[in-house]
Amino acid sequence: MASHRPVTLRKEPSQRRSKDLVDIIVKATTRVLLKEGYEGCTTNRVAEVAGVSIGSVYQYFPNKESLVVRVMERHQEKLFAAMSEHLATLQDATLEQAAKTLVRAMLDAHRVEPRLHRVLREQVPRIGALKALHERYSAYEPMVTAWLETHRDQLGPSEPGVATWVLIAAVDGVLGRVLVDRPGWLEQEQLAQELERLIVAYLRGARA
Amino acid sequence: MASHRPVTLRKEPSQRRSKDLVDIIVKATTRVLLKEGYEGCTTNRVAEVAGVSIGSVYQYFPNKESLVVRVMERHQEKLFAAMSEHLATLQDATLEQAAKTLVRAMLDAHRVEPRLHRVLREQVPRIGALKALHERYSAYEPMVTAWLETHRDQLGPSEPGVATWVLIAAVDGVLGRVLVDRPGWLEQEQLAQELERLIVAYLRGARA
DNA sequence: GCCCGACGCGAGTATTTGCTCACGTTCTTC
DNA sequence: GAAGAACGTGAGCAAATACTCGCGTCGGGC
Repeated sequence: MASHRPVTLRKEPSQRRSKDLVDIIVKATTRVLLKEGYEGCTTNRVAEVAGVSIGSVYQYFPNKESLVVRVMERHQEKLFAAMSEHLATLQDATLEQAAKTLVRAMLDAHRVEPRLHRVLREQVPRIGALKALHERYSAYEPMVTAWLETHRDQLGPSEPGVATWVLIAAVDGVLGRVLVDRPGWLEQEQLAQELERLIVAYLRGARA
Repeated sequence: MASHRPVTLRKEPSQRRSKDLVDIIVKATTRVLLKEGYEGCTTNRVAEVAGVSIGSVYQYFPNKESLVVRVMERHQEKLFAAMSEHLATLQDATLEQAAKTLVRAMLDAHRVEPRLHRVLREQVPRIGALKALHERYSAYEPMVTAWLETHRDQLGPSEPGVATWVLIAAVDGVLGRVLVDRPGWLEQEQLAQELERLIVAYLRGARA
């Protein structure tokens, strides 16, 4: 969804050996984040887990934050890939289909690497370079708003912009809680149905 | 909602002077959390902001975690107080009234100290003694489930247990995002209405 | 095969952290 | 008003942290 410009790197690895090294370091960072959380994700520990020298880490990564940025970028690329497939079919969908599509998209995104997703969203602080990354999580919002705008006639009283926002925040909130409290539900069909009903009901609108 | 048994304290302050001291320290912790976030909330900094010696902090608090526990306990007491007023009237309510009540309750809770609420929920790690505190945030769930169970006939196909869970997670998710991205909306009537519609529509049920 | 830049190393540094402890001050009790 | 308990202090410690730098190794172009 965005081109690969690794502003995170201090120096571009040119030889094969060093490209592998960078990859190993990023994967080690992921593993440490998973096992020790963000607090326990220290640069020395990452080097240790990666089986490389701390000096090698700083050869390519300017600071600790850039390690996590890299992990988030990679994860988000996978998320967007998983979601794009679904969302491509959104525009011509009926309300029921659209709800189904959106739910499948968001569910699939949360299924890519649930535990990593949880750590990244829960623990990684929204400061500095990481803040912008966090905001990119809902980069697909405009696609939903676009759909709502072209199907305005079928909808209740909410404005498309607000409705998109509420909808995504609600579904995302549920999925976030599922990730934390009921990880098993991610694979349950019932959850998907419940969310679809939530969306359809809300969008069709009800007097309140 | 729970009695005051300060297991967090290393020693109970008996004189007036020391009771005040403990209070000053807790308030300073709150201020530091607000201004510097959880990462910046160091024990030395708390002591400095409180205008007391670091030794005095450790006279009563066994460790850093216990400081934050105290802040969370105090905040949650305020939350529960704010919510209880509303939720007391829940049992005999109609669907529309119940939705309104629930939304008002959760909105009021988020309005108590929005910035602190955000820091506590976003940044405070769910580990050790803090984990249990995090889980207490939705201690009011059973009241909602109870209402759903006695009004089952008016509801759609969802089971009360699941519906409660989805509902609260959804509303809470929206409010969480509001806190982060649109803090101004907390005071907007439109947000409340949107949430009420979300609840009513979902509970009444829709074919999907 | 030789050379020079790219690569990889890890002991070491400066800083920060949570926390202790020996000592001085204030309160309470009789 | 004396004595002992409760209180308050802050220099300083051990451990951890992010990060550097000088030095040895590799690898590809000539």
